Amino acid sequence: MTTADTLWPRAIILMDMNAFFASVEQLDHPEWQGRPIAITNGRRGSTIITCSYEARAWGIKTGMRLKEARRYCPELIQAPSRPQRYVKVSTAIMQALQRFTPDIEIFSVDEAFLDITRCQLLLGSPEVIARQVKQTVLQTSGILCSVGVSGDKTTAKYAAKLHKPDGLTIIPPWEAEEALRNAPVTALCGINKGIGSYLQQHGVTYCGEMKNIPVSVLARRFGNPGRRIWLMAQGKDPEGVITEIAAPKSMGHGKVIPPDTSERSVLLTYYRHMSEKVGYRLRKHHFRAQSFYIGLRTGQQWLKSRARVAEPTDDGEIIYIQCIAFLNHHWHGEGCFQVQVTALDPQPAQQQQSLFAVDNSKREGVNRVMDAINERYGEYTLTPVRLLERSDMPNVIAPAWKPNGHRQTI
DNA sequence: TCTGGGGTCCTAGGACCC
DNA sequence: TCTGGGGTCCTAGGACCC
Repeated sequence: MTTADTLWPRAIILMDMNAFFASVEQLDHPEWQGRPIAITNGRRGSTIITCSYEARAWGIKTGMRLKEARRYCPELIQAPSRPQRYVKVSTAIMQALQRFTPDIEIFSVDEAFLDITRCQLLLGSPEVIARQVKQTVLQTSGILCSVGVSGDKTTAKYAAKLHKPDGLTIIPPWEAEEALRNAPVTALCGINKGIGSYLQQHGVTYCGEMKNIPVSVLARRFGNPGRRIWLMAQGKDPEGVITEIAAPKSMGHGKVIPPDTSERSVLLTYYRHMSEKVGYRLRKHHFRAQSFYIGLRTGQQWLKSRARVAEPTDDGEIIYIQCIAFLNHHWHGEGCFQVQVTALDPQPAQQQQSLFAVDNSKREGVNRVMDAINERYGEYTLTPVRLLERSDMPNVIAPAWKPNGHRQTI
């Protein structure tokens, strides 16, 4: 059998953009092409979010400190992230891919699964389609991608990683089990250190060894995901491409703050900032929440609580008041390292919320105007006084972002 | 190791209701 | 053969993804 003249029972493509953020920066700054660049969270970010292939050649990796990276590669270029720009490029790519099939799962800002099972007669073999996908991405964005093709999601994703950048790796479904046989189980998407070490204790290091243990063992320990993992290792991942965009379960923002911060006013400023960001995102997507998670990391552990407000809100001010109460009750002056504010179980906003709608309407109006002005002129054009002195705070970056979905985080 | 910031799913255990 | 209260909500914690 050849890949060219055989209809696959199921055909799935995984498209993965190469060093996506760094590639966009190199595209927009031609003088950076072929050079080692590192993306950081704003000009002052000290941790590398991602970096170009040229930088990786020097041993630079995601998560490394900029300072350390410069020791490996003194001419490393720092590029502050521009999330809106990445979103724009990503959206264009994802839209272009819809031309192949509506059965597309946007897995992250730079990855998508395409179920092309039903396209084979119309568009050609999986290989032909995969080449067109690569071509389309390049024409749409000017950026290269790697593509993996197989009969299931996990093998397709594994395949895409084999040849980077600009790779095209095809593993026909009937060859998947053999292709995975000598791959460590932790090379599969969904198996990390936790499950990996459990498997190792049971004598399973490579995918080919998975059959040595009964699926019931994994089912008992990990439930349904356990059953899936057992099949995944044999090139038989049953999960389909998920096309529906699920409603969000939470919307949150957090920030690592200067180490050992113990000044109340500084903590309040960060909480105000996070509260405003959460409120803004709720409003933007027409959600409200009644429960909020508020967290504060002190050394190793988190102080945390759940705050429930009288009725669903999308107002940063109300969220912030919960943060103040949280600090009063749970914080006793310890040095802090990180703050977190998350709206839980956001619900679609109704027209009239309650008897207090009249009171709320004034704040709603203020928020509406503030949002409009900030969208037009920039994030901190209008802002609570407490945030004025921090108007250099970078916008957060969020690779989990999904175009057209609720997981838009900026 | 932590570092940056955004999420999801699953399980276990307790409270509470019928 | 023996066992058996079931269902729902909430929270905490673990594991995973980009």
